Amino acid sequence: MITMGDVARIAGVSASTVSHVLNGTRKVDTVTRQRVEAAIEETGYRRNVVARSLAAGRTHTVGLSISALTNPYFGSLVHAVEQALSDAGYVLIVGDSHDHVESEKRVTDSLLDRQVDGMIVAPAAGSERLTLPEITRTGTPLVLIDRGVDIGCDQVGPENFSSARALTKHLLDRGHRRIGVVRGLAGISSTTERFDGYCAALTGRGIAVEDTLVLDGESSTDVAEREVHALMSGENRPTALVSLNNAMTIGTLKAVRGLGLSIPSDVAFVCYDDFEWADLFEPRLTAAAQDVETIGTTAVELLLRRMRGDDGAPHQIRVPTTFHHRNSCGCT
Amino acid sequence: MITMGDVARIAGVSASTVSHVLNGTRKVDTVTRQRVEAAIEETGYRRNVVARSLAAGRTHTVGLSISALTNPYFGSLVHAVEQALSDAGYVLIVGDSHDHVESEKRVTDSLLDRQVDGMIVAPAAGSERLTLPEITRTGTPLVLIDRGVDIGCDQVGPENFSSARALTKHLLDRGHRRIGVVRGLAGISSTTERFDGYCAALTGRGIAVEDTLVLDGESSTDVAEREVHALMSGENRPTALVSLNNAMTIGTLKAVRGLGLSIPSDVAFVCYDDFEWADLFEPRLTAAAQDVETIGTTAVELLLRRMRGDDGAPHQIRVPTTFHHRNSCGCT
DNA sequence: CTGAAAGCGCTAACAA
DNA sequence: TTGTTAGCGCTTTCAG
Repeated sequence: MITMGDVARIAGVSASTVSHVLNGTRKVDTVTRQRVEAAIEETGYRRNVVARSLAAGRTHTVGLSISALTNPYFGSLVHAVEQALSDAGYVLIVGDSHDHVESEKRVTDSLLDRQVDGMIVAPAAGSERLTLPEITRTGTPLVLIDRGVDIGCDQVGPENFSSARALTKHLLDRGHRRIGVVRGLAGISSTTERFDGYCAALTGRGIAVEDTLVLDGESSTDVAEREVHALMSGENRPTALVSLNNAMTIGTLKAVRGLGLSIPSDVAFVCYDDFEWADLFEPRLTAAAQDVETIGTTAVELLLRRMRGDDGAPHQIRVPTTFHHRNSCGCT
Repeated sequence: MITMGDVARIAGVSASTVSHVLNGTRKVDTVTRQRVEAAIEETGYRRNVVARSLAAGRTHTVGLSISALTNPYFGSLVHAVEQALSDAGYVLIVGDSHDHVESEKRVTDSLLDRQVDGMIVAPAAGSERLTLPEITRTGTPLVLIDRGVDIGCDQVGPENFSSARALTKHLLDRGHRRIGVVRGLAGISSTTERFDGYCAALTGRGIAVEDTLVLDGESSTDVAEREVHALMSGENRPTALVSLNNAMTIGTLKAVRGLGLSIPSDVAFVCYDDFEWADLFEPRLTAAAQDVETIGTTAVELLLRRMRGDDGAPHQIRVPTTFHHRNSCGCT
């Protein structure tokens, strides 16, 4: 391996000068610089970022713990984050927590061990007692993404409550009174907030929330499919359904299709989360779409600010969703 | 920051002993070990992987350069790779090349600077003259993924030629003679091979490949949509279409829908690449599905082998696709 | 079974 | 404008 020392020797300067031309950290005479550059060119020297990180005390690296890389939603998130970071000269290390605290702990520990300069976490349920305290303890700048947690740190996520309420209201406006709901994974804020939005819409019209109409799809499309299947094949089924995240939507649609029911004539449907290819689904889904791009870039902005030393009060940012009015709700 | 020295002092041993209990690299008396473990516990010590990497000469890190993180196909690939690596004790650093060599060069340079122990690359067009040689020069183990390049190194990708041929044949078997094709990005092997498969099917039946029926969607669904729109709204349009990757499929379907045509009655359709939610599309697509999981894990296997020092002849692995016979082709 | 000591390749005072 | 030097925190011979 060619080191800075080699380059220095060939250029007839000190290692420190080579370092400075490489980093532009102090003025170097044009001639000397050219000699150094020539030597670099000649040897094909590459800086060793590991050594650099150790000496400088920062790695220019940011860790991201995400809960499900296979979910296209998170795919876009990773992309947005990666983009914003690389623009700022950082690289991204990703880990998948599979929405499981133990797994998340492994991921974040490994990230911490690698001396990441900052960390973005989409917390799993239970995160606040196992992994987040440890991150805070090390003093690593942290921003939470997607889901909130009751802890004093920067957070950015989608607007949940009023978006879910708006979806539900839309169904009410169309005359539906028995509206089923399919919730996502229990124990995370987005599930709770969206469900609260659903409840608020109902009670706002003087309709009680009926337990039998509340389904838990956990995080799995399969579970959602089973639950919806059961509900929709029973007596006295609802005339409309609202799904609270994209995985639940898939499960719901499969169940409905499996029963030979059609949307919206047999049952109206609206959902939280949009799909890139929503236009190709049949029926076209009325949905509240998250602005994943903005969520990702905002998270990075907040993080960079902290990494630069800002220690003001934590920000909690909610990115609004967009209502896509298509026809699964029964409107034409 | 608490260092190994601190732990050593508290435990009343040398740093070297602490290192050995941490890594299990030599026998340590039970009592001493316990003292060390107590000190670690007490101080909340975390190993510094950066220092460790510098001293040991390896980072336990693998780089992945991917062409489009937003494409769900690559999302699953990243997931499979991350999983396999983390099982083997490595962490993944991802970079997005946006299917552009210059961008790819930046990504891989940064990965190389960070001393990754190995690298997985989904090469962009032009990779073989700009970025791959540099990787090879540094001696970093490399495996190519998704697309092949004419260079002597490990590669793993989907089967392209005969899968595309089979799709096209299926259309021919149903009596179609004028079959349009929508190609992906020019200059990458998967595009070429799949197109060759299409041609082989036609010429195998004595049908000439007609230029006007060959569309280039580049990498963009928008371009694909425009091209298909033009073709299908012209005179003498084909009776069937084959799309050669998922982005092209989206574009094609949008164009067809936009024209008010229906599949398969107005035009039959088959595609390379499946969608996770293919069942919810209307019509349900007849497709050749890649086994992304296997591609990812195989790539990691090959890489780990190289990283362990194997320097046998390069492997070129083709993972077969699965033919999903649904009804966009016109079969019931 | 354990410790001392020499680096890994680089950065950043401090001097000159 | 440049060089010298002392680390960064760890691994790993080599002795004991």
